[in-house]
Amino acid sequence: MVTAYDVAKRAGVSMGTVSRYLTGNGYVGESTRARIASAVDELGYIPNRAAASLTTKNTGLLGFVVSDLRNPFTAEIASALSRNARLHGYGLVLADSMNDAAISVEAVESMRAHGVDGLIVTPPESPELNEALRRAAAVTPIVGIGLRTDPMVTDLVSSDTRTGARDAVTHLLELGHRRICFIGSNSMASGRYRGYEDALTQAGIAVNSELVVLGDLNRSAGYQALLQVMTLDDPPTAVFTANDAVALGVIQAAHSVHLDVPSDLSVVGYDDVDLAAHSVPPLTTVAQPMAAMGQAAVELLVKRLQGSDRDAGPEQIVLPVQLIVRHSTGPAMDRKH
Amino acid sequence: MVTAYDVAKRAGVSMGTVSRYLTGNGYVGESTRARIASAVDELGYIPNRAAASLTTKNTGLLGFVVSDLRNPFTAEIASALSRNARLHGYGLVLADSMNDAAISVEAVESMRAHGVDGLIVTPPESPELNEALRRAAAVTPIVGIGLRTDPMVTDLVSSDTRTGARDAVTHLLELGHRRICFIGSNSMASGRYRGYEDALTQAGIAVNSELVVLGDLNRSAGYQALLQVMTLDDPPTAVFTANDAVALGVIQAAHSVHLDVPSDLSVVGYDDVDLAAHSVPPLTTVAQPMAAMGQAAVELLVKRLQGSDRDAGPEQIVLPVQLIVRHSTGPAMDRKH
DNA sequence: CTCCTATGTGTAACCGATTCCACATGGAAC
DNA sequence: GTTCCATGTGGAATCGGTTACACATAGGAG
Repeated sequence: MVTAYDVAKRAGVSMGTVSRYLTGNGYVGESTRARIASAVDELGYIPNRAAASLTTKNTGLLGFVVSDLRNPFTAEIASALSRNARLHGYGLVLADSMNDAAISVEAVESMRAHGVDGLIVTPPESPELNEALRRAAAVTPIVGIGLRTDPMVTDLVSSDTRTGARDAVTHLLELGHRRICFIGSNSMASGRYRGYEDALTQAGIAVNSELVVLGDLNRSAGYQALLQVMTLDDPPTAVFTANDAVALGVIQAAHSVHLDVPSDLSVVGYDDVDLAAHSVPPLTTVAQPMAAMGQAAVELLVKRLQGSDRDAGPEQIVLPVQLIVRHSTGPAMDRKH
Repeated sequence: MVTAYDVAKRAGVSMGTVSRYLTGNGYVGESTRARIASAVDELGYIPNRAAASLTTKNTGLLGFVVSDLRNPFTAEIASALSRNARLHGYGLVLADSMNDAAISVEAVESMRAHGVDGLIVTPPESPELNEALRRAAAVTPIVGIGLRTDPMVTDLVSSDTRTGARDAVTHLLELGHRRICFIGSNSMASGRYRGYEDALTQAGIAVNSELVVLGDLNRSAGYQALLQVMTLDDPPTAVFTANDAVALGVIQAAHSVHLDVPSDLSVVGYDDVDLAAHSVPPLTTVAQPMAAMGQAAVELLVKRLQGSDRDAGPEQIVLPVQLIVRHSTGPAMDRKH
């Protein structure tokens, strides 16, 4: 293992000088600089950041606790984080919590032990995790991505879900749909539900609770939900779902009862997962700016770490989403015949 | 920042004792142990691993340089790595090279600086990267996943591609297909091509070079390739592709010329990406054991780090793959009418 | 009743860097 | 010709742990 001492000896200078050369703090003469430089690459010296962190108090690592890496959505964010961390000279420590609160807590603690300079989190919210984050926040800035974190820890990056949902439903309204079903998660407080409400209200349509189905957000939940609403006397002509998995389940269910999408039923998803573009028919959905979110998270963190505003108040960045119209939506058909 | 010294003071013992308590090396009396334990959690003490690494020479971090995290295949491996690293008490440092050799090299160097105890890599092979890995290998064990690395650095985890390909083609043969097309990457040395060859040879069929199309491995390449082979006098009745993207392109092309899959043409992919299960028709494909590969990689690394066989020769683990029969394959039709 | 070993604890050196302080030099300012 | 400041360098303390070593104490073997 080559150390700064070896470099110093070879260059015929003191360790102090080598360190000044490496960090760029303090003066180093021209010729000395050259001698150190050649010593460094003759020896293949790589500075030990752990040792450096002892005095500088920063490791050059950012931590990322992610809810589920197998979700393409989070994988894309992770990719963007890795890229942007690198661009700012940071490494990325990653932990996949697999939607388990206990693992998230363990991960946050582990990252603290490793001395990450900042933390980025997207995991499921839970009291224990919030507690762990609060403790961590005392020593390190934390950026949440897409969390609704009530006791907001530090900064927050999210996308404008509510507007995205509103746009999606407005798109359906513009196609002439009036009976529009919402299939979503349990929280009526979610941006997706609120956007649905907004659009209907704006169009002067009252929310019909028969057409709102809340539950899990997966394929089979979507499948079940659609079959259920189709038994109504006056079934919906369009469905807006809280995510693409649900939407795909809806389409599958529609086919199973011989409804054509989009001529009999229009469907809009949310997230624009990879699958969405390749489903049959290709899914109209709302895309979140994942790369931009990853970038914003890193930049927020770096600003706190290097900028003067270490103690500025919590910041929230809300990025715009984009409605992507494919072929799962079409004009409302007239059912009155 | 709470240090071991604070804990020692509070528990009324020396730092040496605290350290022995934390590491479990050496004797600590029963009552002392208890006093330290309560001091630790009253103060919320978290040991600084960077400091510890200075003397112990290990950081408890594993590095993972990945070719492209947005690829579900690698995301799944990353997830498995994170999980298994955690189970063994390690953290995971991740870098997405985005298939860029220069970034890979930078990542390897960065990880060395951060003192990772072991390295796992899946990135594109390149001379510069191999050189960087060789340098890193001097201080840290390296496990490659799915690489064909000629100058093999340390250990290797891969899946039995050749057998998987053979099984896939054998499946087609058993359905009665005789003219089977292979669409793959440029390397005829690839396991996928060799497995194709194996199966045909075993069935006593000579490889027909007209039916072998080499090129890029993406959707549009598959699309083009199929249109090309269908212009032959005696076109194939089945296609085996080197990955699912190509297979989906093939199916799309088949539809575009009004061929039904599987009744007119059988198609087998490779990788079992998420999309494969949901294409129309659902794709018969070969699944790699990604979670198992991640697990094997970590275990290989941990064995070298903690086991006695630090300097054992390079090890190769080849995991079995699985043919997943869905609905894109069916009996060969008789074209002789 | 010694002697030895197992158990338990404190002291201090050390890991690999950073940084403060002291000390040198040289030219510019007066 | 001093004084001063900018430039350049070495030495030593320091960060937060780990561990080798020295030193106790106690119980069991002889």
